[in-house]
Amino acid sequence: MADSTAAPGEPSPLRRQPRQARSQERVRRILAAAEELFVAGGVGSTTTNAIAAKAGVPIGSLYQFFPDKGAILRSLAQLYAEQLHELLTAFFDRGDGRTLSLEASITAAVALTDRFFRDHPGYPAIFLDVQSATPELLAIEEEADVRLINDWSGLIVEKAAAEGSPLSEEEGHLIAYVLVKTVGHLLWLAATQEQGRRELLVAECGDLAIAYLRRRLAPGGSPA
Amino acid sequence: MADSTAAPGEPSPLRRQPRQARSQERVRRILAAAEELFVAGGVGSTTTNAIAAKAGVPIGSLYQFFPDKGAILRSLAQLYAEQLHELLTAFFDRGDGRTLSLEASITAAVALTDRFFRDHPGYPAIFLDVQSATPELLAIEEEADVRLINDWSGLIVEKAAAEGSPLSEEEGHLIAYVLVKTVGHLLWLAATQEQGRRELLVAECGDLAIAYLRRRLAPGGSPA
Amino acid sequence: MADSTAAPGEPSPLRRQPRQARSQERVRRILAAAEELFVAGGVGSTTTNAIAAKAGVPIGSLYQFFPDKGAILRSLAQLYAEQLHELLTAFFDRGDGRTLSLEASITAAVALTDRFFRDHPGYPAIFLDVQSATPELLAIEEEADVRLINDWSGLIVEKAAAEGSPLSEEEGHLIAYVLVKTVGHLLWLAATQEQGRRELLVAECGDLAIAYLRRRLAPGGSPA
Amino acid sequence: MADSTAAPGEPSPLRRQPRQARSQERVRRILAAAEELFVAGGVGSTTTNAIAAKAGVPIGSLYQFFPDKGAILRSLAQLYAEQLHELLTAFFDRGDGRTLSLEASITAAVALTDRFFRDHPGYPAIFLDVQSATPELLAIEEEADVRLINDWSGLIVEKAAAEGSPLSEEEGHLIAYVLVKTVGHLLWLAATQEQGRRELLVAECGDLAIAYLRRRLAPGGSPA
DNA sequence: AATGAATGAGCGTTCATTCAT
DNA sequence: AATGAATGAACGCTCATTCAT
Repeated sequence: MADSTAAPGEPSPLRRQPRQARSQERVRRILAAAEELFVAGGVGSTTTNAIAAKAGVPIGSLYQFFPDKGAILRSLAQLYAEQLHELLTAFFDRGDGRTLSLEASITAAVALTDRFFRDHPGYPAIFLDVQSATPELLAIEEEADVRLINDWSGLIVEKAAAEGSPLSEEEGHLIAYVLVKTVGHLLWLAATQEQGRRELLVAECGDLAIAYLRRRLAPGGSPA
Repeated sequence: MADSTAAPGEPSPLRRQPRQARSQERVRRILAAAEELFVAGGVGSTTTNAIAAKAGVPIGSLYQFFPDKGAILRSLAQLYAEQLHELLTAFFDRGDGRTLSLEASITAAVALTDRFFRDHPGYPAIFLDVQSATPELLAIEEEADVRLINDWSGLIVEKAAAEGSPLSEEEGHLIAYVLVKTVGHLLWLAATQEQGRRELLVAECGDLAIAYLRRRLAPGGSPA
Repeated sequence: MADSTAAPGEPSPLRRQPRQARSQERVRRILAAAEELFVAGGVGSTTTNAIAAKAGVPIGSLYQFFPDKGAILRSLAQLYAEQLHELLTAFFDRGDGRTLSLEASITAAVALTDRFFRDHPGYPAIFLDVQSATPELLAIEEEADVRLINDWSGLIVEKAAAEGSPLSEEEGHLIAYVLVKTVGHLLWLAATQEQGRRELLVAECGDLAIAYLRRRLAPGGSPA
Repeated sequence: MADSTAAPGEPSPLRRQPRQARSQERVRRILAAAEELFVAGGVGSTTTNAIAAKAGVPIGSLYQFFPDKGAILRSLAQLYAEQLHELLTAFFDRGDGRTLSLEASITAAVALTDRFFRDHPGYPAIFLDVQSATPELLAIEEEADVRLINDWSGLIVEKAAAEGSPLSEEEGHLIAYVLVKTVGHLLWLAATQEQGRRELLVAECGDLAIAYLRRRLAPGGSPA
């Protein structure tokens, strides 16, 4: 549904849309190199020359695709956001996803996100980094969150309705916001811990999400 | 109990203990300036000269108190950790704190933390920053967390026992870990939003914590 | 035999071998500027920015060739050492050099060294400088001395044998050590004086060397 | 004959003549500390604060005696020059010194100088340091040398006359210049080597001086 | 279009020297 | 006179970005 770098119509941080196969391959390699270096040493201490060198791409060429260092960050951010959105959408919209109980849905979504963090360690390295939080990056993060929250919100409202405890869209959004942020943070923390501890935290994370949701769906659970 | 820069006996990151009033004032101003700049632009892009300039202190004087840039960060970190710990300890140990219900206690602790974040926006800017995570800073963060988790853990275990649903110390710690991290992150997010939204999120945060705790205290709530 | 910057196979202190004509020219200019400033103001008080400015090269370019300030010093040192060695070797090994008397050989070697010092005032400024004696520079100096001493030692032992007063290799080395150091120092001093005085000192230097050698070659001249 | 810091009538680098016992003691300690640090780390990398700290004297007090860092160097230089001069004068003028043979005199003077270098490692560290060679220091060195050369020159001319090979004063000065510089440099080199090697070099140094002198005193030994 | 050598503003930090106390 | 905290110009060096080839 989305292309690999940005949704159509969105302003791309890329200077030039790589049309040729070699250029696309170069952009891919630059982003891969950047991710690795950002994760290893932080965004601040990763130099553009190091990224180019690791990608096997001349520094001059890097600047043909990316106007500045921040553009690489933003490109990665958009890519990640798109991918996680894809992953969750694919699950939520899948035929069997729709028939699962609320509990099972939440657990599955948590597991999916956990897996995504495992495969894309750059995601939290970028989004949870206060240092590199330029307004532009924050906008991308915001946008990514909006999509994620919409994904979760849709799921929640649907399940709630199915259970006879209908939620307003507003309430659904608030709850989804809290869950997306909470689950995201907890799973990121879990991702850096040893396997046993990690699994424990993933389970707790599911529990937390379910407990919160159940409380909010219960009669009189609304705070207002 | 703690003085304004470090608990007695702890290794201070300061080069020289400011004994005179003017020096103490300078250290305070340096830390305040650093906090502001760290919050505004991240740790990585804040220069020592900018900190000194904002503090109205010559750069040479800054280096009389702090051996290097990292020391300023570490000093802030220790200061914050100490203060939040103090705040919670004071509440948890207070006579009336012990008689509150679990729900009221959690709500109060959340409100206290929220207030702290409002007053000290540098706290999350430092502790939630992936970039500037030197081993030394991580150790301070770890230590701060341990204290915080102990604070919460003590509260939880006590309240659980009082309600006839005793928790093992291990379980108490795990729950406290999840709560400290979750509540911390959510309140930090809330802190940057407009007042109405913020209050909404603080309320949700309390709900989340209570729901999770209640679920874990319920018979059969243990995941093991 | 040696190229203008380093003998092949030796570890070069250069960061990047300048392959293009312009780059080689830049390195040359940097070294020339450094030599001039080292001679004028000492190594310690010569700044890298001053070297770059005098060489008409941006500071960044200087650091493309030399990893740090010391590398400039080491590069000069190796260059000088190589050049002086070449000069003496060329003389000692030349057909007519082998047929000269001991007196004539010494006189010629002294004259050669005197000329070298005139052309390269940086040589003594670097090698006779106690301050900038890093272990690495001392190693280069040591190596340069070893070559020089070998050069002289070979000459001395050969001439001594030809005259029927054979010297052990050990004795040859000791004598060469004394001569290399003495002649080097005296000629360096001479190099900074006015022409008439200078010629006087060069002559005395030859006398000194010859007198010492003759005494050591005489029967019963050995101190042991 | 000379006082401990400067000959009367000479401009002293000291800001204030220390009249009180405590002040004199302080100056002594500053110079001793400076010597130690200069020898250990070079003049350039020794800080005035370090000197004051090592001397146990407040930095402000140091600047009451010495107008700047160079003044400490100059003070040490004058002190050394004076002391070495004293040492040699005492020997040359002593009754028994006058009856020694030329060979024995030279050998004794070399031994005396060697001992002085051993006891005052700062002497060569300062005088043979190209780095710190300010015009002012060079003047002091020049002056010290003039005295030393006069000392040697007197000895040489006297012994030569006693042996029936009179030297002009000019010749005496030239020879003394060569000897002072040569012997000084060689003994300084010797001073940093292990004991056996050092004794060997001291002996060679004596040989060198005697050989040179004998050659110059021999009939037809004059280069003119 | 592609390259990578070239650029220089700006970084963290030092230390000779001063001057309020 | 004595002190040592205060000062800020200047250091060595980096790296995002450009532009001649």
